Amino acid sequence: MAETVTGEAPKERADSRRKRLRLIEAARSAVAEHGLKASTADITERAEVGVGTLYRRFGSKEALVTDVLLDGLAEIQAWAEAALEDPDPWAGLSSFLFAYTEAQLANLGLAELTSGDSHELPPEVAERSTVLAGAIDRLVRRAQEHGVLRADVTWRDVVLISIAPIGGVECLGATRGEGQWRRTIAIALDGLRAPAASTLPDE
Amino acid sequence: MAETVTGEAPKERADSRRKRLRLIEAARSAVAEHGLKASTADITERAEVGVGTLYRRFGSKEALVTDVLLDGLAEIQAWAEAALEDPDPWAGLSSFLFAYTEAQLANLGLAELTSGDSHELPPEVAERSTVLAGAIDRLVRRAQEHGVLRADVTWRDVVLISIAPIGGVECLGATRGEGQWRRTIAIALDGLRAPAASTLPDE
DNA sequence: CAGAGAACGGAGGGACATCCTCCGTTCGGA
DNA sequence: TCCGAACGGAGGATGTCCCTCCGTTCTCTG
Repeated sequence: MAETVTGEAPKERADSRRKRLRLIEAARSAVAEHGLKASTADITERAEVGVGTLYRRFGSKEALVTDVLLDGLAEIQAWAEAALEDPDPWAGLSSFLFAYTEAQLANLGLAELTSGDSHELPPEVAERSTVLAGAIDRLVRRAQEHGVLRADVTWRDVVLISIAPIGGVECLGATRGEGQWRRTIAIALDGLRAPAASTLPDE
Repeated sequence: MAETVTGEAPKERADSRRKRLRLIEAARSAVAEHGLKASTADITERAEVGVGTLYRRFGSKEALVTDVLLDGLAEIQAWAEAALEDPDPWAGLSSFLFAYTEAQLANLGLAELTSGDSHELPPEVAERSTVLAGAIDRLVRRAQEHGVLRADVTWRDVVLISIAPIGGVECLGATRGEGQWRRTIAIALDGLRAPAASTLPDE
């Protein structure tokens, strides 16, 4: 057999690789649309693959979904770090906030992750979330040190604002406009600008 | 028999009345906690009543839940009208916003109703929602006419802000503080004050 | 090109969850 | 005391979802 001394991975068959990639992409879109509770049937149908294939490759639905979440988190982490490089601290913070919210609108799973809707998260996902929180904290502090962001807000306030327009598609029966969420963020950003017009209550 | 000429309701038996009231109260708390998908088991257990009793009295789970929702909406409607009587238009709007948000935090069913999470609502509930939207619209316009609220916002912006802190109990893994939601609303209110610091994007 | 075995598909087992009906039992009120 | 209204909750019907199993198909190698 190919039991070489190096013990390398035994080379993936071409069809196998194709379906593995299709599964990951399918899981991404299923989680984006239905959140962390996306079903195996939903994923395998999008991938045009049998359920068996999913379990042979990933062992469980959760393992596959975790992969997808980590990918999404990594992308947002990259945005946050890029925003920290922006010479204008206010522009960095506000553009990150728009991007983060838009990402959550496009990906329900990410939104559930951020808001803690799903009560049990894989430890690795929880850990990467904490790292992201740290980056957002740095964005906030930098803006405050430059005097462009009111001094009494925390990174938690910013995260909470980012998820503000998520969830639901209407408001009191009226259809929500396509750009409605940008207005909410814009209003909140005006409220975040220094100097503060009022004092915030305690957390 | 008690078949009187007046044909009045045949007088409710004492135990029957007691359990009916218990069911309504139980449904209120079940819907508050679990939203519109609160189960019959959840309701009947809280009421310490058999499922049969629920169906004998209300015909279906939906009828009972609808009753509860209409009650909740009526209460909020009353707050909105009281806010319209406030001599200070800004105080009226902002106090209503805090109260509305707090009500949704305390009652998940109401929050789902507002955000349109539940795709099928009984027509009567939808109708009362529209009436509430009208009252909020009047609150907004009055504040704008007095020049205390930026001119480019609509009642939809206000409703969307009211549901902003709903959903989820954390942010990126950190436990959300008890008063966190008040901060979000306070920030948004600062952003709503006239004069506007920026121009809002289109809806 | 043919054969070995890796990879595949999807029916179906098993484990819930949920709504509502049905009927033997209990209890209030005259 | 006794009748019928009201009760409780087991269970039928339906649906959902995760994952396993095994006969079938396809890839790669010699």
